[in-house]
Amino acid sequence: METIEKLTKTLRSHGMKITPQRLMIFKVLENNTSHPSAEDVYKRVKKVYPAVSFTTIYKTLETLRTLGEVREFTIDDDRKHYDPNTNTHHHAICSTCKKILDVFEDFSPHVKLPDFFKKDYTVSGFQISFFGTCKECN
Amino acid sequence: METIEKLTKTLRSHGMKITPQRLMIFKVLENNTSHPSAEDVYKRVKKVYPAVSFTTIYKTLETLRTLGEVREFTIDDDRKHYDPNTNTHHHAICSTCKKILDVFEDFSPHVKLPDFFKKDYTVSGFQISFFGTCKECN
DNA sequence: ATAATAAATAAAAATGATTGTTAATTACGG
DNA sequence: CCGTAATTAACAATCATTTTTATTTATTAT
Repeated sequence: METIEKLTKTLRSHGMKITPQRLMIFKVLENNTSHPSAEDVYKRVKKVYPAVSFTTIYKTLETLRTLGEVREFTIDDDRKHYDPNTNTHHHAICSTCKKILDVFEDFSPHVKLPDFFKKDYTVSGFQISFFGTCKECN
Repeated sequence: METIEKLTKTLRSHGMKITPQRLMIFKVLENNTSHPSAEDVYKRVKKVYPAVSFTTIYKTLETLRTLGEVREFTIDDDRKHYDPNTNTHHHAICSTCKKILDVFEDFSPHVKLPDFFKKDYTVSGFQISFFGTCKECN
């Protein structure tokens, strides 16, 4: 995810409008490492724009995803999570409180599919989920 | 997941009844490497027991999960998938057809969190999702 | 600036997966 | 067999998300 100036240019270059809602949703996500759900984002935006609708949150998150500004993912949960960090990284999920921590270690030199897989599958990337318990829940 | 005889004993030891529906759902899952959703299981069971209800499928899958007979997971999808193989293994997901392949390589010697994580998190296991394209979709 | 207009928004309804409720049915110990 | 508690099927409810529609707003050209 880039700066808000960069986002503004990206939106414009796609013929999209610069709206206060979009900017605020972007700001909520910017440098956010809490992996919020759509509802989490909604609550944060609502504090500043009480009239904002859930529809706008969903639509904007989808827009940002399409523009490559956020990554959407699910981890054994019934809702989607959004991560402004679109660089390759991994997650550690606390089985108790469901908090998601970022893991920036580069495992790519050690994580490769066996050769016989090459005829069946082309790998574009991989994602590791570490399950366990966080400090607070221990 | 064990044999049907083993399941029978497990159910009995938990004071649970041996019903045709439970046995059929188990059979559908047994040695099944297609990672079916609840709906997939429902369709398969319905062929033999046309009167079976979705409720029973969901309840039974939950029961089997509680008994440790199946593993439930989600991968960037809006439905849960069920895997009778509860041993540690990983998945390769085709971005096009969403088919999930099993990856039995043991990455545990090479996938460890950095030491500074030890004070923040206790790892109980990890799961790798390989994203890419399968043979048929290539 | 201002009006035209295409895009975005809010509100409301719809959808799809899953869960809860209830009354009827069934497995199984006595 | 019978009684009873567990399980089932049918149905309603819920929750996250998507779609629809009418209104509002950001932008572009006047």
